[in-house]
Order: sequence, then C-alpha cells, then structure tokens
Amino acid sequence: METRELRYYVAVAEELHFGRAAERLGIAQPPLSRAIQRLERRLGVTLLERSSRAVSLTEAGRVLLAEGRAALEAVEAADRRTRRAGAGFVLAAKAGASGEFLAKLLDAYAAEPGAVEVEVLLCGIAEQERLLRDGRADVALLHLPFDSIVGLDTEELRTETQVVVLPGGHPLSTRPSLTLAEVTALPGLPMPRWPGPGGVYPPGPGPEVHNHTQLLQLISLGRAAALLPESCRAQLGHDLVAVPVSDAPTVTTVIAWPPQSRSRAVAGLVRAATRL
Amino acid sequence: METRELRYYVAVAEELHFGRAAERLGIAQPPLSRAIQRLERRLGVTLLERSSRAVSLTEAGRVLLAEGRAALEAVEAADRRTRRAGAGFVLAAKAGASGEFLAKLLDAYAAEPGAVEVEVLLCGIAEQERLLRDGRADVALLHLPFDSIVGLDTEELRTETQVVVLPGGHPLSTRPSLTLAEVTALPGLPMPRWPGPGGVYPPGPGPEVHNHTQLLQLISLGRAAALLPESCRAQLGHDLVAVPVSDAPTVTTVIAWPPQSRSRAVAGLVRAATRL
DNA sequence: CCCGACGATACCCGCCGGGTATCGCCGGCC
DNA sequence: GGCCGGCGATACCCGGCGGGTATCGTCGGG
Repeated sequence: METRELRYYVAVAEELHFGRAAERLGIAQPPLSRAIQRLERRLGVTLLERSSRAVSLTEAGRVLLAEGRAALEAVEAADRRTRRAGAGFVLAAKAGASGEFLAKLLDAYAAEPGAVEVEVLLCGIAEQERLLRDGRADVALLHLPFDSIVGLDTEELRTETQVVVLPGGHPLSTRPSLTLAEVTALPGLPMPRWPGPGGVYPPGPGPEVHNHTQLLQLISLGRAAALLPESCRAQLGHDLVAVPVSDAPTVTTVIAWPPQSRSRAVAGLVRAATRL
Repeated sequence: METRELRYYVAVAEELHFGRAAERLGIAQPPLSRAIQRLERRLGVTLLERSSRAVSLTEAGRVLLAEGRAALEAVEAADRRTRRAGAGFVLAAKAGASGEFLAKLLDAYAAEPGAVEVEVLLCGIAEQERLLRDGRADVALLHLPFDSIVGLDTEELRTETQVVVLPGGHPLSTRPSLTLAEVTALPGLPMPRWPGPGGVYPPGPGPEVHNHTQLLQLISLGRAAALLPESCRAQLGHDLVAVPVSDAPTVTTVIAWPPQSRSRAVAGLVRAATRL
C-alpha cells in the first residue's frame, strides 16, 4: 500500500464524496475512482458502498480510515523529523503553562555538553499529542491527569497541588482554602470546558476555552472560575486571586516523547529535566 | 514520501550496501541508487555517506531509519487489519502463559452479544509488542513488569504472586517458602535469561530461553530454575515443584491494544476481560 | 418524465520505476 | 606500480501507471 493511495482513501472516506475529495486532493475525479478501485482490488475487500446518490463506509472501510490516518501521521513524522535532523529539535508546551519551569528546563539543558538548539512550540491545550505523533514536535511537557500519554514514553518531573482562580472581588476570594464541592458549585461562575483527547469538547455548561490567556481573561470578566496548578500564580494579574483547594487531585508535569525516537538530543533534554 | 521509497531506504540503511539491499528487495542496483538519491533530494538532506568502499549513515539517516521503520510498521498494520476486517480479530498471548485464564476470557467473550471469531496467536516472549505494532495482532495479553506497554492502551486484569519452579528432587523443593536472595543464588541452577524489549538477551550466565516449554524442560533437566507467576502451577508436570517466593514482585496481567484501533470487537473483548 | 448530480468507463499522454550496459573510483595484491 | 575487482553512479531504453478530458449509466427529485 503506497502512501498516495492512503491519502486518497482517507480523503474520500472523510468527504464521503469522490468529487469533493478529488478537489481537496487537487486531482480530477476519474483517477481518484480508479485508485480506490485498485486499492480495494489489491486488499481484497470493499471499502466503500456506492449508490448513485451517496457513499458510505463498510466495516473494512472504517478500519482503514482509522489505521490509515495513524499510518499517514507516522510517515509525515518520519518526513518532518528527518528534514530537521541535526538542526535541533522541537519542544511542545501549552502556552501559559509551566512558564518558569520551562525556562529553568531550557537553561539546564543549554548547560549540558552537546546541547543543540531547542525550538519551543507553544500550543493550545490537547494539541501536544498530535504534534508528537505527526512529527511537528519531538518532545512535550504534559500534565497528568489531563493529557493522555497513551503511545508515549514519559518521565515524571514534578507534582503540584491545585488552586482555584477567582475574580478579585469574589466573596470566596478571601478564604484561606476551599473544597472541591464548594468550587464546582460556584453560583454564576461555571467551570470552563477544555478540549479532551482528540480536541473535542465535553458537553455541559461553561464556556469552551483552548488556551490560558483566553481563560484568564474570562475569569477577569467574572464569567468563569478555574481549577489550575498552583504554579499558575506567577502569571496572575492583580485582578485575579488564587485560593488553595484542599481536596483537588494533584497535577503531575511529565516530559514525553514518541518511543521510537530515542534521539541523542531528546535523551539529553530528558536527562536535564529529571535532574531539576 | 512513498512507502516504496521508505522500504528501499530502510533496506539500504540496514545492509549498508546497495547491492545486497537491491537483492533483498528483488530489484537491480541502479534503480535503488536513483531512488535513494531522489529521496535525499526531496528531503533536502543527505542520508548516507558513500565512499567507494563503504556506506554509512548520517545523523539524518539514523533518524529516518528509526522513524521509517515505525512508519512502515504502521502502514503494514493498516494493510493487515483492513484485510481481516469483519473476519474476527487476533489475540496474541505468550505460549504457555495464562492458559486457564485465557480459556475463561475467550468463553466470557463468546457469550457477549455480537461476539466475532477470535484467532489466538501463541507467540514467544516479548514478541507481542511487535505483533500489535505491525498489525498481525489486534489485542494482546501482557505481563507487567516484564513486558513494555509503551505505545499501547491497557486495562489491568489480575495480579498474582510469583513462585520459583525447581526440579523435583531439589533440596529446597520441600520448603514452604523461599526468599529472593535464596532463589537468585541457587548453586548450579542459574536463572535463565529472557529476551528484553526488542528481542535482545541481556548478558550474563544462564541459558537463553524464548518460550515456556523450553524453559520447563530445562528445569526438568536440572539445568535451570525460574521465577514464574503462581498460575503456572497448572502446567507443571510431576517432576517439577513450585515454591512461593515471599518477597518477589507481583505480576500483573494486562490486556493491551494499539490506541487508534478502537474497533467494536476489541472493545467487546476488553469489556468481557474486565468483568472476569 | 426529464434533468441533474455523481460515480464509472474509455481513451490518451507523459513521467517514472525498472531493466541492461558501462563508467569512475579506489583499495588491495602480485 | 600497475592491474584487478568490488561498488556506487550514470546512460539509455521500455512499459506501465498516474493523471487528464470526454462521456456514459443510474438514480432521485422537481
């Protein structure tokens, strides 16, 4: 199976329409039809059910869509990582999270013998897994239990407690400590929803957020409150207050990388990180 | 990057010899040289250092070898899993391990509504990870802490203590219990060596084994002793004795599957397994 | 009942993957 | 030191496959 065939199939399976898929791929429709037919013939299974009005996936088609996407990501990762081989590597971190910690980590690594250039890729929440899988990043800082580490090698770096961030004048903002029960039931201050694995938002009340700036601004505006690791205190303006939450689960920062890419450079960064 | 190019490159990078690589690929040498040149040109990096006597990998070449192997495995997995879509799935288990447990699991799954055919692939030790990665298996029974679960989704099934298996007449075979210290220092009965992740054997004394039959026979012959999960008792002949080891680490059986293949069938098996 | 949307088919062209023959380079051996 | 042999690169040729345009066959809907 060639990657071109996979790309073609994934396009058709996503669009469920040969014409649109061909347009997306920048080719005409007939060669696309032929390519899919040949793919089906070679695999010995039917992938798509075509009526003259609609296209739908068979069971085999669903399997190939999932597996094919993963395979294409692996190929893209090989491509990107090879292109930048030797020219340093890319570290993905959530914009706004672990700011100080990240600075210390980069300093520590820079002091290592043989350190190469590190490009820091600040991304939204829940994007890191995909960045690592498709090769746009080589190593990432993740936070348990929020991020999924399935499919990655990891090393734990530090664990911290959580605080609730409230607008300055809020009645509870002067309390020395709160409980989860008090925090989740705040009248008029819903907890925002973060994207889960795959980038989909869970249903429920509360605004959808995808980065920290956005979140902090919503809190300033008095439209949300949020549970965050205590290290976020360093970034809070004077109009926000952090109150410890005694029974909130702890957050663990981990450094993660794809298991097959044991490059010298990434190993050095991991070593520097675990020594912090 | 097309998979054919990746296959070609991996062959050359492994052989470090264009002629032999071409032979292995079943093509002539000139087209192979051209393909690698074109790959290097398109990637914009040199992968191989050629002198007229030897071929060696550059840093980029090492990266592409590792990433390319992973990508090829993902493509092969997509191929195999698509071909057998709908026709059941494959469960990989170590030959000789978890015998009874496996039988119960298969029975429980067969009773599920919508159960499909399960092919059981009995393999050697440390082969399962690769079987899952390249698509020859869809789901596997692994044993912590021996097997690596990096890159897999898992669910814990049961935890058991370990026993030491000794030849029948051995002086220690009548003891009610032993300690790790006593077991590792058995005179004349070395612990065998198992392949670690990647199928390589750690250095040291003791015979190399890669399946349970072989191991049990070695013990019968009085040439080895082994630490095994207590459930192995069911398979011991009368010439072998199992003695509990009080301070040995416990073994956890887990069911594992590649994260992207959340097929209905595998989900059913996992559900049946966790209910056991 | 006809139209229009959509996938399949027919047919053509140019490039690329593969083959054979040969070159150029270099290390080793007589 | 010159010849040989091993090895990758180059030159050149062919066939098939990827891609394009034109058109057909089949439905569902107005």
